[in-house]
Amino acid sequence: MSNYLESLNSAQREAVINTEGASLVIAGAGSGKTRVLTYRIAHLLKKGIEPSAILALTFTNKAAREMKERIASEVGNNVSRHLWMGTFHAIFSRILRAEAATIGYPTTFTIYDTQDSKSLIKSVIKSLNLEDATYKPGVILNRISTAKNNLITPVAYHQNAQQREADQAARIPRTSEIYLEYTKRCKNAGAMDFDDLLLITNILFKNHPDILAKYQQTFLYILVDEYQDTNFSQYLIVKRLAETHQNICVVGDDAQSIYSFRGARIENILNFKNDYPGFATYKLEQNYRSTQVIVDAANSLIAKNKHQLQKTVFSENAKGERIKVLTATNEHDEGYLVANEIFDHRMQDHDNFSDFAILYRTNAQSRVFEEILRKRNIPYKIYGGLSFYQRKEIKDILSYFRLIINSKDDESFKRIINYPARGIGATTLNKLEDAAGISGCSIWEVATYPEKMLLAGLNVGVIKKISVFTQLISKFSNQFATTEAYEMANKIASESGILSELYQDKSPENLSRYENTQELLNAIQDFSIAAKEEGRPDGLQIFMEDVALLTDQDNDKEGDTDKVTLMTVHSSKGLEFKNVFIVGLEENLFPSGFSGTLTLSELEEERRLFYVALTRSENQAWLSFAQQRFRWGKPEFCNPSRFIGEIDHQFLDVQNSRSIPQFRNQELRDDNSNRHLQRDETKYTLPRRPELQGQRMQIAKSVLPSGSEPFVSDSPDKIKLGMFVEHERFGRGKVLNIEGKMPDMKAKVFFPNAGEKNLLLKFAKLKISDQAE
DNA sequence: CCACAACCTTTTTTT
DNA sequence: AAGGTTGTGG
Repeated sequence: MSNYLESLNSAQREAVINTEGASLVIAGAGSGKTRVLTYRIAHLLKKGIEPSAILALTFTNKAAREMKERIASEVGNNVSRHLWMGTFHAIFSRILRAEAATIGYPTTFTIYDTQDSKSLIKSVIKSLNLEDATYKPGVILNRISTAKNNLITPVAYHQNAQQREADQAARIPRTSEIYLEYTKRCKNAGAMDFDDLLLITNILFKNHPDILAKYQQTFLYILVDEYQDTNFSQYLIVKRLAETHQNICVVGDDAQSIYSFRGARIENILNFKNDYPGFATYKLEQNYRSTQVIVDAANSLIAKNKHQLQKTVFSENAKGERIKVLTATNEHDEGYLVANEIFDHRMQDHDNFSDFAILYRTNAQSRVFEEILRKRNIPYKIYGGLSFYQRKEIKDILSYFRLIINSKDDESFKRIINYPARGIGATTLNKLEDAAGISGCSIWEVATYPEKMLLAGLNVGVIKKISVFTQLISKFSNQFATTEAYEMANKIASESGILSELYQDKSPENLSRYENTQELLNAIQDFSIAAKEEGRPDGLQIFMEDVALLTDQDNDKEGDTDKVTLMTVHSSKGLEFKNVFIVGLEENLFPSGFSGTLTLSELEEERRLFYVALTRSENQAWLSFAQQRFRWGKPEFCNPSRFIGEIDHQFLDVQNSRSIPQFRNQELRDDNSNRHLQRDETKYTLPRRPELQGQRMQIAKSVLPSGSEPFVSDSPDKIKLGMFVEHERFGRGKVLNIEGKMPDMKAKVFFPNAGEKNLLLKFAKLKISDQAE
C-alpha cells in the first residue's frame, strides 16, 4: 500500500485517521472529499477491520464504483469487493431481498421505475373514476414520493390536516385515496418503487428489532457521502443503523445541496451535532481543483445563502482568467458561440475535446448544442436523458424478464401482452385489469384462469389468444431457474417474436432499436461470463436485480475517446473539467412551468446549483444565455442578468455581444419553432384525397418565391407548405412552414403576410448566393 | 374488436 | 421521442 497519509493535508489526514466515533466532514467543492473517504476506508481495512463490517453509502452508482476502484487499487479487489458499498437504493434493495419473507414480499420483488409508477397511478386514477387531466399522474407521484420520503403512510396522509388542505388547494382532494390504492396495487404486484426501497427498509427496522440488531452488529463502521442530499427516510435508516456503535462518518457540503426536489434535507447535515453529541468536525477548505477566480466567484454567490455552515473555501492555484459571460440572441446563436469558443480555445491552448464540458439544467437543452456540434464536426458524448435501460425496446425485453421472474408484475404484463402484436387490444386489457382490480389480485391471476376471464366478459376467441401468451410466459418461467442468463435471454428474445419483429423493419430508426437489443444481449452475456468466472450464480434473475437501479452514467463504453461532454449540472457532480460552459442560464432562472417570483429556498437551490457548476471547472468557465428563447413555438424574452448579477462582477468578463448577421435571428428552426409566424386561421376540414397532392404542390409553387424548393405535407385535412434552403454553416433546413386549411376543393390557402414574404425572398436569395460561391 | 397511420402534446433535476 | 387521440379500414 502506498503511503497515503503523506499525500494528504493536515485536515484531510485528521479526517482519515480518526476513525472512531461520529465524524462530520465538511468538504468544500474540489477539496479532495473522495480521497478522504477512500483513504479512511483503506485505513480501516489496514487496521484489520473486516471489509464486510463497513457500510459506505453514496448517491450515484458512479460515485460508488469510482470509490470501489480506488480502494481496490489500495487494498486489492479481493478485499474491496466485500465492502458494503453502493447507493442507498442498491444496498437496501439487497437487504430487503434478503429479508423479503419477513415483510410479505417475494425475494424476487420487482422494482418499479418512474415510468411504471406513473402508469400504475394512471390506472388507479381511472379506477377511482377521476380525471387524469385534473389528477396528473406526474404530480400525484411527486406528492406520494414526498410523503414516502417523509415516512408518511397513506393513513397518516389521509389524517394529516395540512396535507389535506394542500391537496384541497391544489384541487386534488382525493390524492390520499390514490396513494392508498397505489400502495395496495404495488403490494399486490410484488413491486416496490424507488421510494419504497427506503420506506420499507425503515418499516422493516422499526417493526423487527431483531433484524435491525443484526445489521447494527454487521456494520461496525458507516460512511455516508453527500450527506447534505439525504432525505428524511435515508437519514433515519442511517441513524438507526449507527445507534449502537456510533461509528459514523458523514461527508458533505451544505453549499452543494441540489436535491431538495427529491426530499433532500439540508437540516440533516446542520443537525448532525444534535444527533451525535460527541462528534468531531473536520473542515476541508482548500480547493485543489479550480483557479482562484472561479473559487472566489463561486464563494461570492454562495455567500448570499441564508443558512450555511461556516467555512472558507480557498485555492492556492493560479489566479486564472475571469469568467467569460456570453450573450446570445437565441439558443441557436448560443450554440454557435459556444462552438466557436471551443474551437478558439482548442487552437490557443491545445486542449483536447475531452477537456470541455457543456452543462445545462435540463436534458432537453442538449438538443441545440448537439445540432451545432454535429454541424461543426466537434465530437461529443452526452450523458443522461433517456437511460439505455429506459429505451422502449429495452424496456420491452426487460418486461418479459420481469414478468417471468415475478408474474404479478402488472406493469410488465400490460407492456408486453400485445408486443409483438398478437391481436389483444386496449379493450381486452381494460377488462382484465378491471377484473384484477375488483378481486384484488394481479392481472396474471385473471389471465391464467379462463373462468375468471369469462366472468370478466371476454369472449372465447380472445381468451384463446391470451392463453397462448400466458403459456409462453409459463414455459419460460419453468426454465429460467435452471438456465444461464444469456441462453435464457436469447431464448426469450427469439421465441417471443421480438427479434424477428425488429429484424423485419429496416428503417434507420428500427435499426438502432435492433442494435440496442443486441447490446442488451451482449451485456447479459458479459454478466454470464463474469458470474461463471467468479463462481457466482448466473441466472437472469440476478442480472435483473440491479437493472432498475442503473442509470445512463453506467454505460462507459466510449469513455476514453476525445469528446466534448454534455450533461446536466446534477449529473456533473463529482466530475471535473478543464473548461466548462454553463449554458441556458435563462432557463435556470425560469424553469419550465415556473411563474411568479422565486421563493427564497428555490433561489438558494438555484444558487447552489450554479455554485456546483462553476466549481466543476479547473481553469476557465463560460456563462452563457439567450435573450430570447423559442418555447412552444413562441419567442420568450428572458432576463438572465438578475442571476449573473449575484456574482461579484470583478470575477466576470462580460463580452460585447458580437454583431450577428440578420438571418441568424430568423434561424433555421424546426417546424414547431416556426409557429410564431402563423396567424390565426379558420379551421376547415378536407377529405383525405391523395389526388390533391399535385394541387398542393401547385399552390405551394404559386406562393413561394421562384427558385425555392417547396415542400408540401400529405396531411389529410390541411395544406402545409414551405421551402428548403441550404446554408454553408447551418446546412439544409426548413425555413418556413406555413399552414393553411381548405374546404374541399376550393382551396383557401393561408398566404404569408408581407413580412413573411420578405423573409422567404431573403432565404431564396441566400440560397442562390451560397450556390454561386 | 383490433391494426395502422397521422397528428398532437408535452419535456426539471435522480435513484 | 413517446404516448395519447382520432380516423379509417379490416
